[in-house]
Amino acid sequence: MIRNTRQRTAVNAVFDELEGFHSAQEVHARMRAAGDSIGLSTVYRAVQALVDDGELDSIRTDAGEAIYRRCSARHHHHLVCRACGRTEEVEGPAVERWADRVAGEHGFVDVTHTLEIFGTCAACHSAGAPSADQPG
Amino acid sequence: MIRNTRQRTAVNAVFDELEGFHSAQEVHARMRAAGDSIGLSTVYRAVQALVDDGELDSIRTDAGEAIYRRCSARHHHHLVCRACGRTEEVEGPAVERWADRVAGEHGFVDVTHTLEIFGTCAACHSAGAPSADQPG
DNA sequence: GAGCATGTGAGAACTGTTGTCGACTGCGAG
DNA sequence: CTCGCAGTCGACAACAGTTCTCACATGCTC
Repeated sequence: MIRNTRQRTAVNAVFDELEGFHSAQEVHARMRAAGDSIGLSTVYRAVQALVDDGELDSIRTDAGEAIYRRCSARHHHHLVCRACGRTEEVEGPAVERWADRVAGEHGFVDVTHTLEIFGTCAACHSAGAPSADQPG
Repeated sequence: MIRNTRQRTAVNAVFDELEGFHSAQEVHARMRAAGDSIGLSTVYRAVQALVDDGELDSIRTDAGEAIYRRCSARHHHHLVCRACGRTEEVEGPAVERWADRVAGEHGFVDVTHTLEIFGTCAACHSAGAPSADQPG
């Protein structure tokens, strides 16, 4: 049975206030800073439960860290600023169709896909950080 | 200066024999098993150097492990069977354009993207493993 | 309220990866 | 070929993120 504990509720609530992606560690730190007593293990467990429930979306950063976000139910992708971490949701029905079609052509079924776009947002770009050119 | 060492050559050679994605640890284990004396750090360094050179492509598994594959130079994406791990390279110029356009519309510059398609390949599907449907 | 399965949390353990540093060696110069 | 040296190696430690452990606490059912 799944219980409705204070901690679980609290973690859920954190994502109501937060926009963009945040790591479990960050959520933990934030809660502790806010005076909420909670263990790191519990945050991990809560977050994973929420992902299982479909309440959160998770992706992995390039550094291998898992980050989470409350997501709207419909399928979409993310446009992430690699400087400030700002996230925008984007939709691309054409991409969905393309992915399904390509997978189908190769005989694949049960198809899902992940698509994340990384870039430097206008604010960060004009803030003057010239980034190395990214190949490919 | 970049030197042409036995180890570096050996790591490179491993990817000639291997298809699909493989982790640094796996490459290391494989080389040791084959009687090749090489350190794990060296494998990591070699693999990263190869990625920098554009000789290998790297993505991250859901478990956060980095896996590598010899890739053709041009930009493409992967269609991965989640049952047997078989990988196909696919290209989608339209997707590239879409990603660039969407990013541009949001004021992002210096745009890169990652796109992986996961599914069950025909062979694995007919082998009868009915998988749970994956919500978007 | 009683009973108990489930959740909690501090810390240890584990995993993949990167850093350290003395020894080694490929490669160009002579 | 030998020399010199800077890039490289590799065993190991360090690190970060995540998961496991286990005694204790607590939500839920009756």
